[in-house]
Amino acid sequence: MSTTSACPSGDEKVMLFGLLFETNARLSRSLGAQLEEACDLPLPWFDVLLQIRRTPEGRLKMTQIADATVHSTGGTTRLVDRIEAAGYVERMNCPNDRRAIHVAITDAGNQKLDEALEAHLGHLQSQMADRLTPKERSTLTALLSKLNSED
Amino acid sequence: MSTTSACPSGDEKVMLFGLLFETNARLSRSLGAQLEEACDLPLPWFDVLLQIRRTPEGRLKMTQIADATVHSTGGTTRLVDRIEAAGYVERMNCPNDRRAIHVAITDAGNQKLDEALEAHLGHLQSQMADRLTPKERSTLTALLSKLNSED
DNA sequence: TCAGTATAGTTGCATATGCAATAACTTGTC
DNA sequence: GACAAGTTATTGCATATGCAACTATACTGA
Repeated sequence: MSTTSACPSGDEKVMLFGLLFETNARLSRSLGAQLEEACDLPLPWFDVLLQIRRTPEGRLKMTQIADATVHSTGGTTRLVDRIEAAGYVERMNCPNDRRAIHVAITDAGNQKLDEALEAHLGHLQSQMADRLTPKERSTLTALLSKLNSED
Repeated sequence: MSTTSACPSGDEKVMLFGLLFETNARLSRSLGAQLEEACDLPLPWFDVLLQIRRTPEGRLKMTQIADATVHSTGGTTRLVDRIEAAGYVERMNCPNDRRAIHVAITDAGNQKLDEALEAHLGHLQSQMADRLTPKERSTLTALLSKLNSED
């Protein structure tokens, strides 16, 4: 008993959360670096553009971006500042609510996102598809969805 | 066709990576905030202490910590600086290699880690165990392990 | 209509972190 | 044994981010 071990550092649930944390960190680093290398687009920017494109209207309010990308609202303000300065999105006033801002993707943003998606898909092939079968991927999706539900 | 959609923003693999990213972010935020609230221990500190305790010798070199916690070596230097300043670990010279540093957990560190593990386990119960069955958790562990393998 | 409360977004400030350069040391090769 | 190349940790610098305070606007009930 060289070290205190009253609490189970090897508990199955503790291990699982650690594995999730580590897997995400490694994958994000690797994919983020490749994306930046290939398209000069930081992963958080990619995330924002993707979230916006996925809406039917092609725009999202600041709060929705913050929630979708899991950032604070303050962080989102600065993040959108940078993406807007690069010309990939633009802020627009919301007619119904003068407090709110609509963030819309620009033509340049759409073009950059297409480029990034193409590169991203290539990277995902080697780092994900080569390691998990389609069936395994769909199982993983289902399990993560359960974990991801709101409080 | 309001927006360009040449590239599949809804591709199954893109969605899966996004889900992994988001799930990790939400869980880390939530568990990290609870841990900090309950024990005044930041999640990255917890991670470092846990990695050290899991070794048979109760110590780890800087490089090993950087790798295990998926930080840069520079980031690890500062992270360990802070944890050491709090008294939870200590740097020790490595007899075989004078470049290397052994980081060992202190008594205070062990005590804090026990406290944190207890709280962490409680939080994991509500945020993980209540959402996934033991069987689902073991499946998830297996799938994440596959994704987490080295390049 | 007005007061009180809730919500949306921004800003100041503190801090954590990565990258690249550097210093100290080790290892392998001749 | 000495030099080249590799490894280990630290530091300067730039940047991203969260928190809390703040402003502006919307809603709710009397």
